[in-house]
Amino acid sequence: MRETTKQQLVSAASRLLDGGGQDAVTLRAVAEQVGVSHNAPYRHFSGRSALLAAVAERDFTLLRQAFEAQDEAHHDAAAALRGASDALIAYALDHRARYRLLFSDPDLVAEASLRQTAFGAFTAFSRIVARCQQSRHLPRVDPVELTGLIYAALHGAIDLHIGGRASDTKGLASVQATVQLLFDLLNGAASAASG
Amino acid sequence: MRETTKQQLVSAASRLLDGGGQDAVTLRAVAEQVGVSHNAPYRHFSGRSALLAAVAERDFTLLRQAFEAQDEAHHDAAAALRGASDALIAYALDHRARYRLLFSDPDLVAEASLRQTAFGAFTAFSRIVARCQQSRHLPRVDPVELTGLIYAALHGAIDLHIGGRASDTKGLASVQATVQLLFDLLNGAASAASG
DNA sequence: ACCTGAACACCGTTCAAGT
DNA sequence: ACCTGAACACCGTTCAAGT
Repeated sequence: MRETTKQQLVSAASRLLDGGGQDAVTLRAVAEQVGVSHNAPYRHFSGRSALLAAVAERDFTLLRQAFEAQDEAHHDAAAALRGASDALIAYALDHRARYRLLFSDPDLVAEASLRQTAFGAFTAFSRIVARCQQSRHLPRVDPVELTGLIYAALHGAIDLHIGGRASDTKGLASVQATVQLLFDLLNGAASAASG
Repeated sequence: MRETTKQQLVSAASRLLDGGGQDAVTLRAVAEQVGVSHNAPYRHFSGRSALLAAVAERDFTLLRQAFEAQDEAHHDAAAALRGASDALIAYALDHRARYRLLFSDPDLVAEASLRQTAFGAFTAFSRIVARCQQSRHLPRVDPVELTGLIYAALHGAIDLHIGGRASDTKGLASVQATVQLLFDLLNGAASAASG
């Protein structure tokens, strides 16, 4: 089973993102990698941004699957939360430009379909957070708002690292350490409320 | 007192960032706004990225001053923390492309001088966090790490909003609400530890 | 249905030259 | 010291045309 030209274009764009960041993803370079003329991509995508949106949609699906796998793999809710966080962090650090495209790029055109796929990943993550609330590892505030807060903190720590703005001197030695501190403190808040 | 050509270039770049985002900041447009030829900027900056770095450095200084002003204005440490957070949020939402340039753009070339100016803003913020720990509004963990966590969470919430990735359905109705939830929960953790 | 080649308007950057 | 005009290599996108 071969990839269609369209799939090859998405794969080539992902590869170029990993290799040289956003600037390396020119339609000309993508086309060359696939072995078609520099404007053949227009037969499959309305333009550069639509191609990047396809990259994002594929990766959001992979992330949702990774979150669901962690949810199912761990009987302990706190372990599932750590696993899902670590999966996101690993994806981000291994594919910085792609992470940025999914979670930060303001020029990403978010059609309804892409938005829904992104929301699917969020929802998978939120199920794990809800489990942690039930097992009293996390405080019992509004579960969606709590997931939003954790998602935002995770994203912030990751984005500062990717952008080269994290350092020991800012108390941001590693994404894991920052996230662990958050979980510990939230755990403390949960104990306070229930104790 | 007139602005020098160099200052005018920085101001024009800031204006263009506010008006049309990163893509609108072409050296040609900047030069046109100042009324010089399209390559006159090279007499003042080594290139486009150096001009953007100058924009960032100016704004980091403004942010540091805003944080210091909040620190001095409030006798109540918690109020100072809210004030500093609100100042950062207001700056971000009013100048989205500029906020992104300072806190997220991976292509920003961070010379030692810019890095130090950015660190100055962080330090001003950290003093307020430390005051909150002394008044037991925040838990007494490592103060730099706690500032890093709050900084990261603030950045994450802001960046998701600017990038159009925040919504009610993700528990991210407003940056303020997310940050307030974080402060409330941290406050709960502080009470738990001291009570 | 899918692809190609030429062309257009734009960009950052460089260079030789002017005052 | 500061600025200009021409030029270069690149880009996204469009269009007429081919199979």
